[in-house]
Amino acid sequence: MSESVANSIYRLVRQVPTGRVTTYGAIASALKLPSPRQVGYWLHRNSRPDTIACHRVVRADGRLAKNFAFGGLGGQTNKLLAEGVPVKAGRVNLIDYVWADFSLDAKSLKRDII
DNA sequence: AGCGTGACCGTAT
DNA sequence: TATACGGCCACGC
Repeated sequence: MSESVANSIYRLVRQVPTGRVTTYGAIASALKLPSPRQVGYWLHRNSRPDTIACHRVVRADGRLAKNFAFGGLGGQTNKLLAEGVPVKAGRVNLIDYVWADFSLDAKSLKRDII
């Protein structure tokens, strides 16, 4: 089912280090998904924001999710600020804070399995 | 099967 | 920097 797609997405999101962010597009391309929209869809339906740091995923230009499902735009902003990621005018500086060094090998898959 | 919707993206103005 | 527009594709109705 497409649940496996969701788990793949969550697995990658859990690799993003504290204090860094990644983008919907980076996740989509890492998983070879046809469209980044799918990433947003599954993060929105994520029922475990406590174990999956979905707030570390931002748009390609650094802007945050307009309709962040857990506390709205402000909720995502606060979570990032708490981790030391500056947020100005609803966006982060990708040049300094983006991270996309995902590992897809079997070893990390086993470690990060949900 | 068609259609509207969306935690998107790139380009143009 | 900010809208606008078109393309994108999975989902739900």
